[in-house]
Amino acid sequence: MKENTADGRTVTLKDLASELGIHPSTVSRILHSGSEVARGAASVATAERVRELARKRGYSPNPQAAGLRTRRTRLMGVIVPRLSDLVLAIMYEGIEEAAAELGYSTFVMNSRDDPEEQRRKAETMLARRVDGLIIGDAHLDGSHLRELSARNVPFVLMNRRVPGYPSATCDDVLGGRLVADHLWGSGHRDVAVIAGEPYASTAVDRTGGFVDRWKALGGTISPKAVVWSRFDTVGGHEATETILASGLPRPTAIFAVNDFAAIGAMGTLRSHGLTVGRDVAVVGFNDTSVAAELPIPLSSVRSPMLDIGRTAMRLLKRVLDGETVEPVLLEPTLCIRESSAQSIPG
Amino acid sequence: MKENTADGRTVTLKDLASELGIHPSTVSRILHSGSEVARGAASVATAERVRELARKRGYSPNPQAAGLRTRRTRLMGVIVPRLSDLVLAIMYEGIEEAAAELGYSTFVMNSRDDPEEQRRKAETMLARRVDGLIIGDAHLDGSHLRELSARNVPFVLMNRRVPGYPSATCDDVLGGRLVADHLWGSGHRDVAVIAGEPYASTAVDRTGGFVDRWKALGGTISPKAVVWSRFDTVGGHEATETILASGLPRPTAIFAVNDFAAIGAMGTLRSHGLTVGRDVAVVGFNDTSVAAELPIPLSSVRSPMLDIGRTAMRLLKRVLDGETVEPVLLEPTLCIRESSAQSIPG
DNA sequence: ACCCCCAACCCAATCGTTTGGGTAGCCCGG
DNA sequence: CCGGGCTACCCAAACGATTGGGTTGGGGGT
Repeated sequence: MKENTADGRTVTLKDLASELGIHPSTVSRILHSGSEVARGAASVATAERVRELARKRGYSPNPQAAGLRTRRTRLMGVIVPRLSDLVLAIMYEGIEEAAAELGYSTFVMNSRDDPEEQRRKAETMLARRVDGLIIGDAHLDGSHLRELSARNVPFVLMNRRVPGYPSATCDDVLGGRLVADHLWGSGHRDVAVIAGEPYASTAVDRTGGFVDRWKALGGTISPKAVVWSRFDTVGGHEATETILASGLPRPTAIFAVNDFAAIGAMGTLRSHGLTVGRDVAVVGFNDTSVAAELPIPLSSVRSPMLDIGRTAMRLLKRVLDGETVEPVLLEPTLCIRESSAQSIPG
Repeated sequence: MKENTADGRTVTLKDLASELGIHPSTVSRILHSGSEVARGAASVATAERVRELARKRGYSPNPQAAGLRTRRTRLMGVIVPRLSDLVLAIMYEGIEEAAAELGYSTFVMNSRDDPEEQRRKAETMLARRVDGLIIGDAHLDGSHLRELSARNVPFVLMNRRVPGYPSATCDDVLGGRLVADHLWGSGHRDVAVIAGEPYASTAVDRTGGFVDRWKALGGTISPKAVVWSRFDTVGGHEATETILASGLPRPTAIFAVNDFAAIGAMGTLRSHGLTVGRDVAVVGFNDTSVAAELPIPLSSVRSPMLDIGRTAMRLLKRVLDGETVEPVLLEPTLCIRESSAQSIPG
């Protein structure tokens, strides 16, 4: 409840102070300092009178003024490829939750995964004097990150990691492994991977985890069966067409590193007259809410998206507090559904 | 590029001024005023020297300081039920785009459609001294909006409208009508509606537009065939079960006011052994990107989500400029796909 | 020669908080 | 009785930008 004084302005510390006949600095210490300082600043009785009046007048501190003085804004900037990507939207919900707990507010901006835009958006946020950045669209080459480091901008990565920088991500390598175990255990021997964008660690790690485990299990997989693609349904479409046209024996299972690519794949398979789950198994990644709701429910690696967001925010807070923080990997689990439930008769 | 002075602080107006031997106020007028004022403040030569040095030093104005003085932050608050709702995420992209053009930055917060949270989030944003609010989660009863009006908080509604307040929405009544025309024209006579949440204008208008047109066309529709529900897949599920268990003759078509509810409906129909598009037509709303990609592509009313976001932002700007603005309705179009393409033989 | 005006600046207060330093009075111990 | 140490405050200078008013010095008009 932001209230106004008689003349329509919002209530300030000075208003409270003069009404009580004490100095603004005393009011400030009472209202905005840790209990130790506040204790030393005024008597218990005065403190109570101040708090009471602040409540009554609906005092709300002016963050511009405080920020100007302290050079901190309690604002965090969040940059994501696009919020209309469900995965990032959910991570952002986690960020918002953790930010609220820590007394921060957050800005989000979409970079559409374009390096130019990434820079531009980061600059806009820094111009707004955010205390730190959560970067959800890091590219593996990391040139932008090097610049930010060099300028001492506090940041953490989210969702995608880049070696050498603090990050909160899903253990994507493990996720890929889980899928390899599952498909191998179900008797599949000819598989293909819709691998995603090669600049994203999510794509590289999931694919790498899968392929390495597959080989460790004794399987083989042709390089031509690993198709890099966009993360959306159209990318899944195109990649699946490529796979089917590759000249390799038709795979009995496809692992897509992203649910939307998986959905695209399912569409293409269907239009080729193949039944998902019977002719070809499909496994996605992230277990977004549609996965379970598809006419043929999609197997998917469930990644703890909310938790990744929360963790990213908390990590950033620790970075701001001057700690050196290590990358955090959160554990995924595999949800097996109709799209990959059948075993291949051995 | 925010640069630093030798001692590590960021560059200020005063730094520029003293380096050039002129007064900070002159620098301010040159860099941040309209050309008329700037013209009067300094010679063309000086102005050029100032701009040049600002560029060289990487001067970036401190928004806290400016905001403190001017009592404007060039920040807008955006409140949505949840950003993980694709529809709102896309509208937000529109907002962000328009905001950037107008020189504003935006905060988003999720209210989960909970009145308590709505108030809390609005207060948080006002405490941050946003210049205005874009409210994407308005409830038809509008008690919160009345409070905000009473406190002279500038705001506009987005996606959902409430009579008496400025808003940018899809013409949902028209959207409902389009579906009625389409289904009637395809020969359907027994229809049901998955109507959404009764507190949201989107639900009420789409349902109302459909039902009114249906009756105008000579059709009948039992009140029991209009089922209010949540907006997500689970809501669609449940509503469809209700419809099938209602005792009415099984509908040959179902209109869901939201794509996700429609997807839920498709799942339920399928598990009842019915084929969508042949036994039962289904039409959704919003034409989210999955609609076209489903195994049975979903007919849907395409609403101009990006444009709604952009429009909301521009409307809010006009409100801030003191104009009185009228609600804006943006026109939807119907995309007919396999889920409702077959006509009923007459 | 006088006045006025304009171009090109300068001045200083102000926005609301924070924070490193006072200081006045009181109590208590030696 | 004096000094020291509390307690409970006050003071004033920042932070960086904005803005309504000056103030010069020179040129132009008459």
